[in-house]
Amino acid sequence: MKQSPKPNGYRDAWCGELTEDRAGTPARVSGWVHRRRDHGGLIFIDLRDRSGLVQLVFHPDTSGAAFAAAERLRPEHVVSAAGEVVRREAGNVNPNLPTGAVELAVSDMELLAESDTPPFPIDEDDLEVDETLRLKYRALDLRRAPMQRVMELRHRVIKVMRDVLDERDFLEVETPILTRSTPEGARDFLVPSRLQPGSWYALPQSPQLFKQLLMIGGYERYFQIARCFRDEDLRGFRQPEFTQLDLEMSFVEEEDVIEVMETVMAAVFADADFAVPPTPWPRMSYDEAMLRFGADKPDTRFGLELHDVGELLRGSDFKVFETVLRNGGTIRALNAGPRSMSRSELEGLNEVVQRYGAKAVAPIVAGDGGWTGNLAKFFSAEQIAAVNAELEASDGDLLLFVADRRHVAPVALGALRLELGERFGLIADDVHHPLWIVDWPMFERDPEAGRWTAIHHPFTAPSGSFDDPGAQRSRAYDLVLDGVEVGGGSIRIHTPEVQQQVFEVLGMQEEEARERFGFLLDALRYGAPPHGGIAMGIDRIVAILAGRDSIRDVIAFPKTASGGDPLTGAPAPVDERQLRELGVASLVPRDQRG
RNA sequence: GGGGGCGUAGCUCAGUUGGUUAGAGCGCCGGCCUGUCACGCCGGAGGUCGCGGGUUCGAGUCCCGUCGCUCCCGCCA
Repeated sequence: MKQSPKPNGYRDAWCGELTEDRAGTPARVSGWVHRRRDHGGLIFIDLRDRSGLVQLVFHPDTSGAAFAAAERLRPEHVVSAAGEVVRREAGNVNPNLPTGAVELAVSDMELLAESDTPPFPIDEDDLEVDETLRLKYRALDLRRAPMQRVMELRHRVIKVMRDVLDERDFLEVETPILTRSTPEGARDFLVPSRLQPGSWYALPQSPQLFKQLLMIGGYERYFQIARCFRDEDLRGFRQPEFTQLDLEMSFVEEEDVIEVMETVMAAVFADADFAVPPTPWPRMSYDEAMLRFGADKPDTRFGLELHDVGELLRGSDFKVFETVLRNGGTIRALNAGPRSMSRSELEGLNEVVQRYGAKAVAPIVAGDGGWTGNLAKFFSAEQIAAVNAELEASDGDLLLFVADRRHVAPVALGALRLELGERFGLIADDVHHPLWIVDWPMFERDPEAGRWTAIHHPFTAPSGSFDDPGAQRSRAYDLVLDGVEVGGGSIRIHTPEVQQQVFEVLGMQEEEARERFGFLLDALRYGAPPHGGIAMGIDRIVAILAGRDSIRDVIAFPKTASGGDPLTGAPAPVDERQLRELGVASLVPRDQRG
């Protein structure tokens, strides 16, 4: 706490600020009963507020009526207590408590509210309680110290972001929550319009188009702590509504945006005592990330890097590899080091790559004289030597191969690499790696629809010529932290001609583009500055800083994996009357309509 | 949409090849206790084994279905 509370009838001090220098002074504190230790003739109460704990002591002779009242105190009752802050005798000091050198000798106490027995303990920090129960009683869960520490951290992160950007002349501007559906990327959340029956608002997936309009509006530097909404399936690091630090700058290139964001994030990390290398942070092209790590968000905190050994192994007697190569596939390999694995462990590796559509992992043990394992006999001495050299294999190293289609093998082995890195304990938890991924492809082919889709989004500026969409690069950049995508942005298209070209590649007719994005194309015709920006996932950043593996732990009121909220019961059915007002057809199942 | 895991007391969990009255720790309630701080000691209450069906002489345990939670694939411009 930065300062003591303004004295009123409830308190004149925080629990946590009653330390030795307050000894001998009167104090009044308020809070929740954390624990009670009733010795019959002497009662101790640990009282808790957001600042921490302080021990209240009730003596039968000096506490008066408060002593009798204290006998009825139970965990989570709310009380206000006044008395003298007294220094504890030497043997009674609690070194584990910041306020452990003193206690409040209570002379007056008021019971402000009682509490039912809580459904789970509030005073145990490490106990893993069922998450649904925690969410159902979220107010109680938020009382627990670990949650309070996380929410304080989250506040600090956002505050540092605001301070740095304010210092750099960024202007915080709010953009609409009720906006227009632009069904390009994720599925939209839709809101029916009562005043215009049959028409719908959409909740924004991001403020993307609005911040571009702000640049055209001459605001130069914009940011927002923006809530974004995407109606897609949830994961540990994905919620249907989430919070981004969204920013945009005019008359800038990639370097400018990256430099600003490195300054912001370095300040965030420093504030949180989170050890990262000094800026500028390393950059890696998308192609290199896919080649070396089999991921567009590589975790570079450990090795086990991937190698393309397809050409080295071409022409072997191993039919599986040969078939893959002849069909235009590839073989990727990694050196797992001097480890031995049982047959069932190796089977387990298959399961990992099969999740990503690969057939299997081929294991080989490297040796000075050659390879051992079922597959060793299929390869020539030259091939063995070449692969050993490529993988820097020593005697006894376990080499793992995945041969498959070009879009499958790297990703599958990349996933296996993460699994092994974790299993082998190669990831130190005090080393952190921010990394920019740059030189992204502009488009990718949608295998089902057979058309091009934008990898970043269709407002990202392309670099180079437009001859071959498949080879087209974009001016996008992602920030990856410890293998998690924490942010992404790009230099945007700022001329209507280029924007129209991109829409064409995406198969959008001019008419359709006008219908959906006419307001942007119009604005681009009136002098749009070159501009670009980035958005950072605040929930993810806070989760990583707090060492949590779910962003539910850093959001005050999150949704479960099925998109529900056990606290409020949302989503929930609504009255037929409400639906009629909105001009929306009833979705109540017939058997429930009566 | 697909696959895996979990569901037993308020909480965290155990529960053997299907077998008699389903247990432990914590919490809760009552009693005792003047220096504890995870206070201690004594006693007590507390169970729709997620729900429904099936197999069986007998189901917490096996089978089917279903609900909830969770992780992964798809999806997430």
